[in-house]
Amino acid sequence: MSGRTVTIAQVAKHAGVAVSTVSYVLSGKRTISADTRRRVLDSISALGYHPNAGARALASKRSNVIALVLPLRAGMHVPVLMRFASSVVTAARRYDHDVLLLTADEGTEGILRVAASALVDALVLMDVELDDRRVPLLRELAEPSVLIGFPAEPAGLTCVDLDFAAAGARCVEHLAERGHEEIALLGAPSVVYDRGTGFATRTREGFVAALGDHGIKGVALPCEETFDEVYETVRDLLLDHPGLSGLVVHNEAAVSHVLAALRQLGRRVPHDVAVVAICPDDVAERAGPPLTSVLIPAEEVGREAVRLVMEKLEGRTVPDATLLTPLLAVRAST
Amino acid sequence: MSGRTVTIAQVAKHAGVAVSTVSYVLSGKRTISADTRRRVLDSISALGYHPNAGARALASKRSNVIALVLPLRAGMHVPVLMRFASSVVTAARRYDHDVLLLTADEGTEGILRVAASALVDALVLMDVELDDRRVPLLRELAEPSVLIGFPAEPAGLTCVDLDFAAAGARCVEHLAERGHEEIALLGAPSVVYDRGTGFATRTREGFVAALGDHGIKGVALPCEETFDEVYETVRDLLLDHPGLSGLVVHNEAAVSHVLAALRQLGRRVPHDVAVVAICPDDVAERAGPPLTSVLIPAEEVGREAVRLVMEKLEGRTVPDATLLTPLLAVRAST
DNA sequence: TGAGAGTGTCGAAGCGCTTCGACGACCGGC
DNA sequence: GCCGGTCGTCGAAGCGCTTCGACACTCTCA
Repeated sequence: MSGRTVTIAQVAKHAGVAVSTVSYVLSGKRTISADTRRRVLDSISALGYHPNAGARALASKRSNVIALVLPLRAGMHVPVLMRFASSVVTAARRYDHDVLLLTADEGTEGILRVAASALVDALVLMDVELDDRRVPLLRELAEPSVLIGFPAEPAGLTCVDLDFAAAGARCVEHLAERGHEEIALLGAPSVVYDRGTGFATRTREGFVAALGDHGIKGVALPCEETFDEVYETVRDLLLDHPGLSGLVVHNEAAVSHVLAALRQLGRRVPHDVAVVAICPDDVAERAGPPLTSVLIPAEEVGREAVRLVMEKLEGRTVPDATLLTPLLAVRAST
Repeated sequence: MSGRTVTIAQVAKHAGVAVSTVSYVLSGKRTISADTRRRVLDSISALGYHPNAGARALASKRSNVIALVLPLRAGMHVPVLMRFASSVVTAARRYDHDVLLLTADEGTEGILRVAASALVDALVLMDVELDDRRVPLLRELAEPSVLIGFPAEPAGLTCVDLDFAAAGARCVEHLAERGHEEIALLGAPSVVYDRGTGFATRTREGFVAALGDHGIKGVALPCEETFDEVYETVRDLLLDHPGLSGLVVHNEAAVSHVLAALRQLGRRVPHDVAVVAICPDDVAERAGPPLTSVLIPAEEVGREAVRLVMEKLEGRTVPDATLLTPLLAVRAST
């Protein structure tokens, strides 16, 4: 609408007020009479005014942009990431912020760049590793940040995540209640464990600990993502553990391969083998048969991360660690 | 590094030159002696200077940020999107630009906002529909834009995409060469066709046209994404077409279900039914058996979109349409 | 009724950068 | 030895916004 860029000065002239008055109408930082406010707002929409982001950032020292740092590496669950990303964008908009996307291949450099240049006010980082190179940098930074996931040494940081240990335990509990006495966990590809990614490790720990609590037997194995490898893993697992009747799968890409392998090996789900997955709801629902699953609450995690980082921007203190309770949805596979 | 924000004035003082000289060293818009340049660069790294993005944007009328508008709707191939996004970020960085992430649920509003506020210099839009509400807006906008995908009326726009018609045809050609005489296309869920999404429709058209060219029989069907629905579709298909010996699958989420369904129906791949997929390479490789596929060159499309939008930013004219040639990789499934 | 306490608005001073015009220094050509 | 042309550098004028202090009013209460 309208010709070229409209400035606040033009709005002020059109409304017959001072530039600062327009600014205060927009920010609400000083009281303005209802009458003046109306006139200003009318002029704004008449002229199609949009405040210049650069000028605003320069004068106010706030860009109203937050950085979202994504990984994009081998072994990541890409669709889950996407949901995080999308929920972060949606949540940020509710605080009148936009989201700048950074990929980790730019590494530490990129984070420093956008923070030091005041391109962003704050950062949200995803896929944090136990020993993450970015963590020391974050501690130095003036800009507030929130991590999705936990590094090995989270002191002085703000972290949010699903409680994966509880998720692993919850799966064991569910299978134990159903009377299974020997179960297995098929986890992430071994490269993910080697990298020390927290969520994979913590799920396994929760799983193992819960075995003892319920007095049942179980093993935890990494799980690659090609059909042939999954098939072999499942076949060997069933061979080595004839009494095994329950399976926990924490690997989104492998879920459908596991089910196909079981079918091919003549095991019916849930009759011969019960299966619980830890994955997004839609993957679980789409599987054949639909899987009992602990859902990964991507939307909630993203929203919470944004909420926390906004609180920090306002100068408020927030809890260091936020763990979201896993929810188990029972479907046809157990 | 260093205490608080370092400004160009401090760098200038430290190096013993004028502020404008520092600016010209950074931008290269005027010749600077080698000696002075060295001194300035030394000061910059000694002080840890990073130009303030807001000030730069205000003075130069360039934010060095481009918007990436993603869809995130039902029926989308999420992992493919992610690769586009990641390649766009990487490519943009090579032009010294960052990427602002917008989701389509903000709709036309968001595009107008970031463009009018000069938050971004240019836009890249993904998942364009045949009749896209955003298209008219783009035509009005002063900021250059590039679409990934084609709307029904692409005049006056710049569009990039894989040549899906050629991809569909290429699959037919491959199966015809292998001697198959009756084949089928399993496409996107019907909701995607109903929405008028270009790539699904164009693949089908290319497929159908190529059938005639090679004188073979074939049908094209939509394909839902739950295992049970896929199973039924495949079963009915084989029932209705006893002579059918080749399958083209253009639906990433359904690929593994199709293979599982065939196994369950006692059809061996490729012995009884040959399968070609149109999907990202890693999905094809990970399947059992690894699939002959037309790969979706996400990286290339993203890179090309960024290149085009940068050309437009420089004021150069670019071709309206860029279609990338599909490449078929032969694997174990045909 | 006049001091004090709000209200509502204005003007001006920056925020940190880019860019334009100006200007000295130095060059070669005649 | 003087003139025009480069080359390298400087100073200053903005870019469009926020924010601070000031100021004119209007209330309120002693």
